[in-house]
Amino acid sequence: MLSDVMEDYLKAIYQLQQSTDDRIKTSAIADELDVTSPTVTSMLEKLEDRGFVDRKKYRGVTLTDEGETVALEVIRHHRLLESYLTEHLDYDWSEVHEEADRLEHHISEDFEARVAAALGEPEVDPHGSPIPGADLEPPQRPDGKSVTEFDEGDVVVVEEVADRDPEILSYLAEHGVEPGVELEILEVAPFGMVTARSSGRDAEVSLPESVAHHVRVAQPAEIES
Amino acid sequence: MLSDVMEDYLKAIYQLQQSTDDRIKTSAIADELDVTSPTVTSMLEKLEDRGFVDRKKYRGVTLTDEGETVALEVIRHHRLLESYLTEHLDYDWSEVHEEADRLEHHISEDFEARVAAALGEPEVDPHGSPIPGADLEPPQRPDGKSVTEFDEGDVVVVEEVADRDPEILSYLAEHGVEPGVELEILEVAPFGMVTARSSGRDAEVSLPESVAHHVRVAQPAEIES
DNA sequence: GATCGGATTTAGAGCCGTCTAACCCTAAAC
DNA sequence: GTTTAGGGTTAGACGGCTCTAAATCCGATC
Repeated sequence: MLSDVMEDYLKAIYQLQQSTDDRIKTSAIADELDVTSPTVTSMLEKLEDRGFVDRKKYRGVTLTDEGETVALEVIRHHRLLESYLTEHLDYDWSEVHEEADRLEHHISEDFEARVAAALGEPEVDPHGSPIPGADLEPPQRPDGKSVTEFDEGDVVVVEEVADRDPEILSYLAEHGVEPGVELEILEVAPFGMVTARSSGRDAEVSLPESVAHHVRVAQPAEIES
Repeated sequence: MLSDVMEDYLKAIYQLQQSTDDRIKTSAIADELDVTSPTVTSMLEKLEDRGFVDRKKYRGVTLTDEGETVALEVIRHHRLLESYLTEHLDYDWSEVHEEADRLEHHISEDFEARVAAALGEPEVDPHGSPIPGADLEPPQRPDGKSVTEFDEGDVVVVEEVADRDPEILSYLAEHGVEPGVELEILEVAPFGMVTARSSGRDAEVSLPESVAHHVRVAQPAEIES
C-alpha cells in the first residue's frame, strides 16, 4: 500500500511535470510540498524502490507509468471532490481546494464512483481543470494558453483558472474571471501585467503576471467573418 | 493538535464507556482497536499527558471532559457522514461504516456544518444511533433496551441497530429488522436467541444473542387499553 | 494472608516521515 | 580547463505508533 504522503509526492511530481519536459528536481518537490530537500531525497529513494519513479542521482526524477497512474487517481479524487463540494454542498470554487486536499487520500473506489455518478461523470472541475477518467489515462492537455500570450484587442474565453489561493480565486470571481467568460484583452504591459474587460462585468481587471499566467484561455472559434 | 490515531483511541474509550460504569481497561481498548496492550499503554500515557484521559495505573482510564468532547466530535462526524452517504450518495446502511470511519478524521468544521445543514440537522444516523449536536454535549442515552430483555408476546419498536458488520446489517435489513419497524417477540431461548416477527415482512427471524443484543428496542406507548 | 494466574506495564526495537549539519556533485562562469 | 556557487545527498537524530519479550502488579482463591 501507499501512504498519504507518498501519494502527495507522486501528485506533486505529476503536476510539476505538466509545466516542463525536464526531470523534476528535488528542490522543486521540496518547495511544492513544503519540506526540506533531504526529506525529498529519502522519499524519492523509497518511491524508486517501489517502482513509482525513475530516479537519476543529482538529476531529478520522472514518474513511471505506475507512478503516473497513482498520481492521476489522486488528482481524479481531488477534482471530483472539488466538483462535488461546489455542486452539492454549496462551496464556492475558491474554498474547495483545501478540503479536497485532505479528503482525496481517504475515499474508496466506491465513493469515487458514486460521486462521479452523482455529478454525471464530469470532465472538468470548477476551475476548468480536466478530471482524469476512471481509466486513469492521462487527460490530453487542454489547448489553452496563458492569457499573457495574447495581445491588445484579442478576445478570448477563459478555460481554466489554475490558481489555488482562495483569496486570489475570490478576487478573480468578483472581477468576472471564471471559466467560460469572455475576456477582451486591453493591454499586456512589458512586465507581464494583463488588463482585460470581462464579458460578465462591465469593469476592467488588471492582473500581475504571477496571477495572469494561471489564467488559461482559448480563442473562440477561429471561424469569424 | 491531535492525530487520527489519538482520535480513534478517544472514540473507542467513549464507546466502551457507554456499556459500563467501570474504568476502561487496556485490554478492552486493545481489542477494540486491534493493537497490542503495550501499544495501548503507551498511547494512554500520551493521552494522559495531554489531559484527555484520567489514568490509574493498572486500573484503566476514563475520559476527561476534554477527551469526551473530542470523542463526541469524532462520533458526530462519523454519524453525519453515515447519514449523508445513505441520504445523498445512495449507500446502503450496511455499507457506510467503513467509509465514515476513514473520513471522520479528515473533514473540516465547515464541511461538518454543511453536511449537517444538507441533512436538516438530523438527530439519529441510519442505524438509529444518536448524533451528538454541534455543541458536543453528550446525547442522552437512548432509553431502548436490548431486545433480549423482553419476553414472548411483547411487541416492541426497533430504535437502534448498533452492529457494524455489513453482512449482519444486510441480513437484518432483509429480514425486516431496521430502525422504526415493529417486532413481535415470539421466543427468547435460554441461550439468548430471540425469535421475532417483523411488521415489515411476514416471516420470522431468529437472532443469536450476539446479534440480538445489538438490537435496541422500546415498547410502544405504554398507554394501551 | 500467601499464592498463582491473568492482565498491565516496562524495556527495547523498528519503520515512517521529518529535520539539521556536513559533505559532495554538477553545471555555469571564467 | 578550473573554479565555484548552488543544489543534492549522506549522516545522524527525533517523534509518532507499533511490535515482542520480560518484568511486575492485582485480585481471586485457598
